[in-house]
Amino acid sequence: MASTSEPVISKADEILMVSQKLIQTRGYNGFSYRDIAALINIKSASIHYHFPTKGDLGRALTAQYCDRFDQILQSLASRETGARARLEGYAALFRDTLVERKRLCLCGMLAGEVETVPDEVKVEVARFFKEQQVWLTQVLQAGIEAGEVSASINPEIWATTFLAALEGAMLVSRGLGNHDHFDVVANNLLEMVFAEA
Amino acid sequence: MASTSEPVISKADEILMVSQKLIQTRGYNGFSYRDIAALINIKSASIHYHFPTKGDLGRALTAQYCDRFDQILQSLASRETGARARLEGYAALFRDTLVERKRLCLCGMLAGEVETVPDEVKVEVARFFKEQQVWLTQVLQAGIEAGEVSASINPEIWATTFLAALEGAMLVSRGLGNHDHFDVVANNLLEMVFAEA
DNA sequence: GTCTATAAGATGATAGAC
DNA sequence: GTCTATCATCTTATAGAC
Repeated sequence: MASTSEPVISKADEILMVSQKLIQTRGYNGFSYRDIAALINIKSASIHYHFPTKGDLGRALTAQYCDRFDQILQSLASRETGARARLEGYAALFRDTLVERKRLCLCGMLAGEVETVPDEVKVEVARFFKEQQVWLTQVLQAGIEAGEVSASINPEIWATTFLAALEGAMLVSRGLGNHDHFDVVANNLLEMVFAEA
Repeated sequence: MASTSEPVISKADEILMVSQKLIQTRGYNGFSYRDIAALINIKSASIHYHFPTKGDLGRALTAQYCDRFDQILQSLASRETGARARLEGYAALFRDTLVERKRLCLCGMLAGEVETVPDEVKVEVARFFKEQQVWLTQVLQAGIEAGEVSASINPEIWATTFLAALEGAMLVSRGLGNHDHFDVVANNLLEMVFAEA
């Protein structure tokens, strides 16, 4: 059985892929099953076979996003051993989403719309932010112990600040239509964290 | 003519008021003319008399929001002469919106949805962020000249950072359902700006 | 100014054929 | 699994009576 050529990507995955893009650019209330259908050569009714309700789709998508982000952070932390490289890599993830892919953070967008989103989705959004907080805190703590990060900063407080500033920088950059804004914030934060104490 | 009792607030203003609340909590795509109608004892069709299209309503609302915010900042700057009091007052504006009124910044929300929003609204959103940037830069610059803000900070860069961090802190706090998050970020930023150089 | 009535289209979702 | 057909409902918006 040489090449029975399975599709590289399943229809369900295709749906998830374009839904993610749609939410990151238009928001949870800014797209419909018909928008998805128009992008992947399927009828909107067929999407209900894979994801019966929009809530199901949202939950699956957000959970997948969290899991994948977690994997990326794990791999980033094992690839880079220094706090500077880790935090620069972290900021670059957000920068890539904003500048290269012209999107917001999925959970940043959903956080704004949190009151209109099914409960299952809310839970995943909160999980995302908690995981970012934990990862950043660990990186900063390790950086302090290695003498790389100034010992005067509180890792938890700066993890919180770093995350908030990057999420906000994406938002403001988008509102201004100017992506330089993001780099200014990211670079300034990195400078603060690595300032000699 | 003792008391011909004009209504304290016009119907158009009432519409603007509840629309602002709806956008700040649910987003531009998360509410309808019927939602407004249900909140102010009017029929949805009547709203079109005051604001023919949703775009008209959005534009009027965002413009009013920008203007009012500008007035508040002007009054804050004339009431408080010190950079510390001014920036604390500024952060308190965002805190009040998030914690007391359970809302996001109107333009923060609209920035997320920017691709689904009429062009007239986009323009106002960009204006809002530019005005924040200008005000914060001036406050920081004056603070440096008064020797109150550490001379080592760049006013423009920190204005950008301050704004992004507060907007992001509102977003993340909301996603986490935990408002302490916001205070951590706001206090940390203030500490950085006023650290002895 | 506000109402009722209604249009024209979008939305999430289901039933049943293939 | 995907289709066509259809649904009930919601959406923005207009026309015309009061």
